[in-house]
Amino acid sequence: MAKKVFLKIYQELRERYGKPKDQWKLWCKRKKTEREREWVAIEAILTQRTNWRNVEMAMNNLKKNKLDSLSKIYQLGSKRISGLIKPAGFYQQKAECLFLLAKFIIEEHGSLKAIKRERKEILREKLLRLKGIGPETADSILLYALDKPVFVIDEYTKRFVKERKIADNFSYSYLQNLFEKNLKKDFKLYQDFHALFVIDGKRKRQK
DNA sequence: ACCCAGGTGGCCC
DNA sequence: GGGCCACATGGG
Repeated sequence: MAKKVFLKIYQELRERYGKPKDQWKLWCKRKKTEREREWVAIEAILTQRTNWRNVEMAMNNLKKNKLDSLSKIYQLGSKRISGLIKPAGFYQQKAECLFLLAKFIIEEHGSLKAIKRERKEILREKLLRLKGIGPETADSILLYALDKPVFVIDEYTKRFVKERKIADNFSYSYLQNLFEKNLKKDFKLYQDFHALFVIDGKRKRQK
């Protein structure tokens, strides 16, 4: 599979949909504030196997109660946030996961800003050790909250790869490696590309 | 009353 | 390495 093919797919989706909009405006924003990076990390957990509408309801509950920061979540613990994030589903395990992430970041590094200096390979391994964070969530945090050039693989990406017969192996690590090998290591490209896969997949589903 | 949504972990073989 | 299941809510 030639490298050109991958860039071509990006350009095709980019032409069809333009710059990622709506929910992706924040995730694909170029220069995020510290607060916005924390929101993205929190949303990355809330969105697991859940409709975005439900994520927004849960996130708004956190914001209204001023519990939309890692330091607050760390301070107050999972029990105080689980009720607020109910709309996102799987709320007990997600509350625990949010607390574990906040605890990890604050105890080991102090802040998201500090963690950004770590190498992505080390960071990924540490994130994967947290209960509730698997490959897709870890990579979403690395790519969208920390601007690390890590390609995120999700259901929509797999479906796209199957439909277009881009590969015959659909395991996470194989596909991630395939995209990273055939694209420039550019977090901005990876952010928009993955967003467009989701936008494209959702549009197809509506029909 | 179904079916689905940016997954993950535990258990089994 | 993969197959199956629990985890939970809101919208079509």
